Amino acid sequence: MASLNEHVMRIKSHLEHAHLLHAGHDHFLEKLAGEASATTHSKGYLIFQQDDKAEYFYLVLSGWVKLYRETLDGSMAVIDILTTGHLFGESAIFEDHHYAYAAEIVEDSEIVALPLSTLKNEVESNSEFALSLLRLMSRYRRHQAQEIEHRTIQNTPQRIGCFFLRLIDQKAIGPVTFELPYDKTLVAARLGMKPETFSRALQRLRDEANIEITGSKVIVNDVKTLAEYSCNSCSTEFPCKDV
Amino acid sequence: MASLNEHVMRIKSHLEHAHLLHAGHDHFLEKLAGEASATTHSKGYLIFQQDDKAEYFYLVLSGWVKLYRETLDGSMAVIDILTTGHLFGESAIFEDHHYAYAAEIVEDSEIVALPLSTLKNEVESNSEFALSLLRLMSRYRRHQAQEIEHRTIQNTPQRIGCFFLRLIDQKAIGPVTFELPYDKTLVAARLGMKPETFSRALQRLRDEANIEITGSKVIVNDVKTLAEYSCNSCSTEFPCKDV
DNA sequence: TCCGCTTCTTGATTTTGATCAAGCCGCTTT
DNA sequence: AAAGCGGCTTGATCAAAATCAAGAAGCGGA
Repeated sequence: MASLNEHVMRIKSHLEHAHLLHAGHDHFLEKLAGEASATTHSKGYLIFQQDDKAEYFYLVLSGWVKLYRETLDGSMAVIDILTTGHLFGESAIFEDHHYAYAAEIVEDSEIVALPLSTLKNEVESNSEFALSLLRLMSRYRRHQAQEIEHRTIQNTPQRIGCFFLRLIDQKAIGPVTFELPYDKTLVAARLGMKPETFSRALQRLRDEANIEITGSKVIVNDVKTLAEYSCNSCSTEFPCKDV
Repeated sequence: MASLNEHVMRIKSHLEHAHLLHAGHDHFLEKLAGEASATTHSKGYLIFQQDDKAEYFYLVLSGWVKLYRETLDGSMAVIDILTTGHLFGESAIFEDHHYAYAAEIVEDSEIVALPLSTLKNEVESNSEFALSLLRLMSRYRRHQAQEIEHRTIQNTPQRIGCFFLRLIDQKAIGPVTFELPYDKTLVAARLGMKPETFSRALQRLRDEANIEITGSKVIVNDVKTLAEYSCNSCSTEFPCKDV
């Protein structure tokens, strides 16, 4: 049984990835770990559909997962794109146990499925944990409010610039180099624009905000220039606190 | 002292307007009512600014309140427009006691100010109440996700149609008449468009979805026609559950 | 009742992003 | 090496919404 125990311990250590779970009682974490199953999925795998009956919530250990909603006539709105340490599907406990969006793997990922029932128990019995979840939800809400603001006020190059700023150290001086975390097409969707528009907006950003792009490598020559370009049309003063 | 008591009782009955507060202990409601002050404000009054230090949260008894964020260069994003029974400013208890948006009266209103500290106490000591707040936040989140979807996927007439459908009985058969709750300019802002665009989109809606508009009076001649027009580009099947 | 203000509409024009279509680059597969 | 494919770019065109400008309509106050 040593190996089983070992397995549980490994999962438990993985659960440490999630901020939220820190507030849980130890026996809760152990129970979760015991019921958890980690799986690797490859690009394109659909974890669940919108409106599916929900039994599990999920923790991303590695890779990237897309949350989205789809309409009758086939168009898609990307809600968010998550990676290591992020939870999703957890709010189904307040949504009559149905998912409010679909979740799809967009880069090969390792995902842990955890039973919602255990989570629900803990939320209802551990008030520290409930408070922790409240803080998390509050942060989600602020993010979404900001997202709405960006989509109404910022134009496409500004939105991309803002996206970049959130990927890097905002206090850096001098050039900063980084890699796009996933496909350009997907970044475009995440920012609510078409791939063609994204491509062209990237060119404008290169010309107007002193940035270089080669493939998926991006060089921000001056963070401040980029911030001025993007953040003037944003109500959150630079540097953004919530990255 | 009878009159003071009466005053407290009146306020307390007002607090019944808010769904959230139902879950509070009786002594909490009484404490709140004792500390509450109802005020009437006229159009244009600014209740608080974004980033102000937060000491109170608010309940709308009547009228309309606009929540919004503003950028350095002067543009504005409307977050939401609230009326009777709605709370705002309450999430400041999770935001380091600062407001994440500004609140302004847009139609003469009666507003109750309630101390955040009392709310915070109750959240931390009454787990039923915390759960209730969690459910509320969860609903907010779903609304916002839907808002993002609408702004990415729906065009302007569809967005207006969707807005109308949420003001009326969606199961009604035959013509439905109602009044716009506030200025057209404001409806436009709420839906993320300019007044001119709103005006023109309204014309298109008249032509294409069998609607009549005179001043602020709207007649939806056939709910089903309007729903088909608007909801095909929406992932939430008609009728929308969350109005 | 008339004035003055705000709200709303209408028209002309410009800007932005979407759409349609083609081609390219880098990579895998055979 | 050739073929095939997905991801990305580029060009041309189109559609949607913003902008600029001018009036019209409604309303409150003197």
